[in-house]
Amino acid sequence: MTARDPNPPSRGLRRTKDDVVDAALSVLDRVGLPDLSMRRLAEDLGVQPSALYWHVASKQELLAAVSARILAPVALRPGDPTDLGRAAVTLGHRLHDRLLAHRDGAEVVSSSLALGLVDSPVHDALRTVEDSPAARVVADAVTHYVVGVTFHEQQRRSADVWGTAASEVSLTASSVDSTDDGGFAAALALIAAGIAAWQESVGRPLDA
Amino acid sequence: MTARDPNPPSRGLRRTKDDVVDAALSVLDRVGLPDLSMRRLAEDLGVQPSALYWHVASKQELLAAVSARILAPVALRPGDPTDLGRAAVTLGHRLHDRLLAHRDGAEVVSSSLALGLVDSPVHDALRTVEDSPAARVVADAVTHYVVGVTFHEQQRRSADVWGTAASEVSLTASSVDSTDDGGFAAALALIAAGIAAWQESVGRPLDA
DNA sequence: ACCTGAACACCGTTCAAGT
DNA sequence: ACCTGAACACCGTTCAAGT
Repeated sequence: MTARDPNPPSRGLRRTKDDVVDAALSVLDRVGLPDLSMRRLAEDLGVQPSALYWHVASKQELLAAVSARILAPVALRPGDPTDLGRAAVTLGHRLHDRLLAHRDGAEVVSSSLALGLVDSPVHDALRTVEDSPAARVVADAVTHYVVGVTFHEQQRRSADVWGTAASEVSLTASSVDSTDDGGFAAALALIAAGIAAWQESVGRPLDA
Repeated sequence: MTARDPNPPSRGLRRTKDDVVDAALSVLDRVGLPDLSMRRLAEDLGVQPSALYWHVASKQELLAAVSARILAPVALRPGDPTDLGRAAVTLGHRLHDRLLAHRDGAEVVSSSLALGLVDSPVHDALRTVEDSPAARVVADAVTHYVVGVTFHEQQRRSADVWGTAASEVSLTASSVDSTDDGGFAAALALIAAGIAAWQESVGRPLDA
């Protein structure tokens, strides 16, 4: 059901909640978060603004659904590393790519995450490799670092990069920005190094 | 009407930009970010909304000035650790404290930081202990982790306040969630451990 | 089940004009 | 230099009523 018809949902027909989320993501990519209003979205769907509130309880709930859609592909797949450190780094890069795949993606996800309306996919995925307090700490560190730095990154380049083509480029995103990413990869490596050092001294608190 | 703060800007007198920032911080603490509007702030200052735009170019610029005020005490002081790892942890805790010192502090700072309208005080302070690419990476990791986790923390806190408002138990809030901070200190320790491990292998990339 | 029409209670910002 | 008055172009959300 993720493979949706990218074409207009037929002017005169009824919409599903999924259609509304689709449209919201598409409006987001075209006009950005500051211009994504319920009224603009309704116009795009050929519907009155009030109609949206049949499908969704509030704008924030809608943005949470959009966030969930953005984050869905961030998971561990067969063949991925199975140790905590390298799994965390893999997920960090995957999260980064996904946030960059949509205009203002990091900002949308940041607030949904803070409001607790969506869960960190890094958290969920790392739990399957190791269900421990340490894994939760690592998941938090990776999630908040990646979301924070991507938010900052995305504001800086909001004007020029997002001129026209938007929603089709999820695959090229990682190669595009890998030129600028020395600091990003380094920070994930830093966290991975922390995990290794920590695991060598299990039980002893590293904070003095 | 409104009980005025320590320094009453005197009903009939002119205001300075500093007065406006003071008032904004005070309104923020009283009503929270969602209800901090230019109109609400103007009312508090006994002035028309349009008057604010003589002191400030936009609401975002004002929030950046508020952020700078919140972050001002986050710095290294005499007697603080002078090695990168322990200085970073010290600054992380100090940043955490400052964000928690004002209602919705993390959210205000998060967006000012992302918009590039204010600089991370961790970045500035760590530069004085070691001006290197590694120090910049560490500053970013600490800043984004602390801001992200505190944002999340602060939302949960206000949700809890709403939840327990009916039972009128107000004093327990701060003691309840200060017990929950093991993960926070642990994550800073993780980053510190990463720094130590990294420094033992300078030049060798830790990311594989 | 899904949507319209109309309203309510707001926003940030601009700008000529006042003092 | 600092502020008023009035407007402009918007918001999110609710709700009775229609189909």
